[in-house]
Amino acid sequence: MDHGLAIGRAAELSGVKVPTIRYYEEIGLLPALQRTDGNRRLYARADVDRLAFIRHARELGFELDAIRTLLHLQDEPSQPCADADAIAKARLEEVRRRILSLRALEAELQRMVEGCSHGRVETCRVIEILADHSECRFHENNQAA
Amino acid sequence: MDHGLAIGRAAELSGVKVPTIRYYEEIGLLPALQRTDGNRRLYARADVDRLAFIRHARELGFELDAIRTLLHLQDEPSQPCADADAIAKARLEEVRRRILSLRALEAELQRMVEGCSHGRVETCRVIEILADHSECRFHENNQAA
DNA sequence: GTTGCTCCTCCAGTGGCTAGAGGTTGTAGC
DNA sequence: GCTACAACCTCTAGCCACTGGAGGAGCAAC
Repeated sequence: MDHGLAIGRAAELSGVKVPTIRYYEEIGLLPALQRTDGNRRLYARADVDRLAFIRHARELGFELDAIRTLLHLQDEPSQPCADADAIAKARLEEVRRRILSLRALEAELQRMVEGCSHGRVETCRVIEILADHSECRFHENNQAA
Repeated sequence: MDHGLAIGRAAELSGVKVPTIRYYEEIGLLPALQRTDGNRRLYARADVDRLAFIRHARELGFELDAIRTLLHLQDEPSQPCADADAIAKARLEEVRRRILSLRALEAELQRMVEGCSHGRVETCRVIEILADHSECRFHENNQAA
C-alpha cells in the first residue's frame, strides 16, 4: 500500500465529486499530482484540504478565478490579506445586491400568483403581467436567477 | 418600405439583443419569420410583444423551457391557467428558497469580513474560515450563487 | 459609386461542471 | 492462477443561455 489516497477516497473526504476533481486539476486549480505505477492519481491530506477549501468557497458562491487567487494567498501566509479581504467584500456586496433583487422579484411573483383567477388564461394575471412589463414593479437590470 | 421591422428595431423595442433574438428563433421560441427579398427578417408588432414577454419572463428568472410553456398558454387563451399558475408558484418557491440560502451566505461572508485582521494572510479569518468548513454556519446543500 | 451601417450565416467560446464511450488497473473470492 | 467486478484512466460531447467574431451581402445617403 503506497501512501496517498485514491481519487474516490479524496472525493468522499473532500465532498468534491470525482470528475470535478479531475476538472480542477485540468484547469490548474490543483497542482500536478503524483501517480501510481498504474497511472492513478494519488492524493495527500494537503490535497484533500485544498479540495475542501475549494468546495467551501464554491458553496459560498466564489468563482473559480477568485478561488484561484485565494488559494495563491493561502500558499503564501506572509502576504498581506488585503486581497482576500477585497474578494470577500466584493462577494458580500454581490450577495446583498442579489438579495435585494430577489426580494423585488419575490414580490412581483407573489403579485402574479395572487392575481391568478384559477380560471382561463384569458383572465389570468400571470400571463398578463408577463405580457405587460410596464405594469411591473420589478425594474432592476439584474441577473435575476 | 415594406411593413415590418428590421431586427435591430425589434431589438430596441423589445429590449432583447439582436443575437439573442436570432438565438430564440433558432431554438423555436419564435415562429419562423417573414423575410424580405434580401433575406432580412421582418418583425410584426406581435413578434415584438412576444419578445418583450420573453424578456420579462427571463428577468423574473424563468427558464426558457418554462417560457415556452407560458407562450403556448398565451397562444390559447381559452385554456385553463392552472399550468401558468403552477409555473409561477414553483418559481416563487425557488426564489424564496434562494433568498433564505443567500441570507445564510450573507451572514457567513459578513463573519469572514469582520474577522479580517487587515494584516497577514496567516492570521486572516477569511482564508481560515474557507479552509475550515466545520466552523461554517452556512450548511445548505445549495446552489449558492 | 462609394462609404458605412445593418444585416446575414456559421462557428467558437463562456462557466462549471456532467455524462458517456471504451479501455486499463487493482482486488477479492474461488 | 483465474475470473468477476469495481474503480480508475483518457477523450469527447453536452448542458444553459447566451455572446462574440469572421467574412460576406444588402441597402440608404451623399
